[in-house]
Amino acid sequence: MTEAASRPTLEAVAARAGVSRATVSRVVNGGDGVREPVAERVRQAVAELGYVPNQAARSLVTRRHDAVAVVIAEPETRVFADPFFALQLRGISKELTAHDNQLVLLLTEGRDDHARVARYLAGGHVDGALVFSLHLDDPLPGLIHDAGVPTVFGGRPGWGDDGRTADATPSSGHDPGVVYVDCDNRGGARAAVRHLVDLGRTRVAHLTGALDQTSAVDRLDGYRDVMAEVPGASDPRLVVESDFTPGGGERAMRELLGRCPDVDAVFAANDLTALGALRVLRASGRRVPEDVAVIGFDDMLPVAMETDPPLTTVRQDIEEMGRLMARLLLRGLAGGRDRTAAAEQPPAAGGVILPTTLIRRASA
Amino acid sequence: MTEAASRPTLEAVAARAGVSRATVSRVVNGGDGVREPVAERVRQAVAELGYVPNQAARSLVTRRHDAVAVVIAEPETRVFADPFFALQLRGISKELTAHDNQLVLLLTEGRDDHARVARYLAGGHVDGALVFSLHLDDPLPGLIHDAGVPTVFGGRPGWGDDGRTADATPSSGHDPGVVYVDCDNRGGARAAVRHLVDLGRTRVAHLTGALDQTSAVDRLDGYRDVMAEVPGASDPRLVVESDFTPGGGERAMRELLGRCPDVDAVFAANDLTALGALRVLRASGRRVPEDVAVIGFDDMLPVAMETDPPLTTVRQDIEEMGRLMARLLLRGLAGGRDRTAAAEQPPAAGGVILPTTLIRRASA
DNA sequence: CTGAAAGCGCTAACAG
DNA sequence: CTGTTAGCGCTTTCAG
Repeated sequence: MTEAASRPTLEAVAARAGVSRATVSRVVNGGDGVREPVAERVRQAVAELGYVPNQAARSLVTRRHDAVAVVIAEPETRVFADPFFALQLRGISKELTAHDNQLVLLLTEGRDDHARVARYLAGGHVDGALVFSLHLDDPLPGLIHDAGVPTVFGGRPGWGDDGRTADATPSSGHDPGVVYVDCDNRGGARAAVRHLVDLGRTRVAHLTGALDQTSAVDRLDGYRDVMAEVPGASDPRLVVESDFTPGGGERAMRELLGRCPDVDAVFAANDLTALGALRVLRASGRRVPEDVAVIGFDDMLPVAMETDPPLTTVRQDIEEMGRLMARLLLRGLAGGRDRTAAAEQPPAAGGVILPTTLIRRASA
Repeated sequence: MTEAASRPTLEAVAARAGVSRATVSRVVNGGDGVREPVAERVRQAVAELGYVPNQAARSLVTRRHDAVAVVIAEPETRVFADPFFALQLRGISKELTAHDNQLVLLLTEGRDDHARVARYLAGGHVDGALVFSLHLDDPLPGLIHDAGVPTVFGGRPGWGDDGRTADATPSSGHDPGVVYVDCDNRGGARAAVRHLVDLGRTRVAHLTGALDQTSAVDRLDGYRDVMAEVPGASDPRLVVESDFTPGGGERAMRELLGRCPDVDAVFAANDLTALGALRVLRASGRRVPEDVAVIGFDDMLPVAMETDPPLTTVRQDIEEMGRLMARLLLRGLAGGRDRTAAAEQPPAAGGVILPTTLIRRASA
């Protein structure tokens, strides 16, 4: 019952099996080069004693931890307001678990926390980090880079975009070899807008996301790509800045209706924004999709399926993004194990863009 | 730049400051009993070398990790469908961070994972665990108990309720000294139903949550408490089993309307269920609250505020629950440090119930 | 194929 | 107050 007293050590197992510690260690770690009968005896002892290796001792010598940090930086309170991160976390967790790695969650609550996170990462507690860099001006990427921890970003990091830089610290030079996973925001947006155009809509508007996030910028770019192709379609008044929230969607839609009462299609930066827009549209007496067609982005089932009418939207596989991030990091880590002097180099370098699909429902 | 080569050790700092390792250790850990000038010199050296203590080495000797596991067991995919866990996590993270503890997230994906989690916990990687035990028949609580790790549960564990037991393994005897944090589900439900009764409603129905979770059972009990007090109010047909989801709410509401077309008030087990009910009610041509008053539970802002009409609901402070769980665990851990032979005893023993408040909006 | 020995970096008595 | 001395439990050469 309460044998929690003190867990058995390698020594104990060795004694019981009548072998040396080294042999037990070998068996426990894959058992290469140990004759079967001996190995069996060791396994026996391990089972009987309920031996579990002490990670601290192991890490001390191997300098590995089989642990990965997941950093979610979000000043705003609404971080988890949508299931987005939760889904990514699931994906990450699955992949990590499959490779016997632990997930250490680091939530940041504003600037002060950045130092803490940087210190933790620099402290070498984990083998690598998965970072969700949400805002263009976030200093975190720079700090993490300085910490020298192999990292994979979730979503294209914002710096280097247009001359913008996270900060001016000399040491935070952003190397080009950044690894990140993102979905094809621009392509998805293009598909959505093109669909709207193909529907014969001539006044296609866009309610943007928070433009300090690359996903919002990329979706806006995708919208512009298509609008530029259609003669006479572009009209700056058709673009209203919003913030990825339902409330923001309402405000933006109201604004849009004021500016362009003749709008006949709306591409919202995400489903939540579309939700808000839908409400305002309904309140204004417009029918969807007859009078105004609406398309969202993300395909968050609980939202998209439940709107009235059900939302046509651009689907991205969020859980898969998480899984992929973890896979890339782990792969890089495995590669780095062949300590090529400059060990711990980043995973693979480059971005991986996952495809998106247009899901047609009733709203467009 | 790339000084990631190999981090400086205590030894290095000691050499640089011209003192012994022990002294550096003292300064790094609070610096008691070190003369100021010396301490200053050490801090200097630490800063110059960018020294960060090696946790593995420290844990090896202190047998502490300053890390806590958060176990979220959820077979269903919809774990994160609602912001519930996310909020608790935030609360936990904040409290843990304030006490310099790390959060190791363990997500389980079905029965196979239980063994993994149990092994991890038993492996002594963390100082304690915060466990969300969602289902009455979950074997996890038993396994965790066996692992002998100080634990605080989120939500009242289901076993011991009514003779039900998690499993029959002899070693999984559920000690009564379980520590958990929950909100006053029963009291909150009572307040809601009483409010409905006070409004003059005579046919008050209840759409339950998933009854394999104690929160759902407790809310049902609260409903019954009040109904039993009102002569002639009880009617078994007024209770329809549902599952905490919008879809379930819809189904249940339809069922209810079929059974009791004269229903004039509905207490839904949570906001999501209420959301579904609202939709069916509207579709059936009933006005809310004129014809049927509706009350939810949770006060998930993104849901409750956005329904039509805005939802009257029972609020619980989810983030605070998380924070409290962490605080209780940490306190217990601190207490256990005075190794009273049977060290590592559970935190405080007993449940802490957080209050709920009825938030009146337009739906009732 | 197996054992002996040497630490990994740190803390914790115990001296001085 | 500060330094010395032992390990914590494990992996890993290096012999045998």
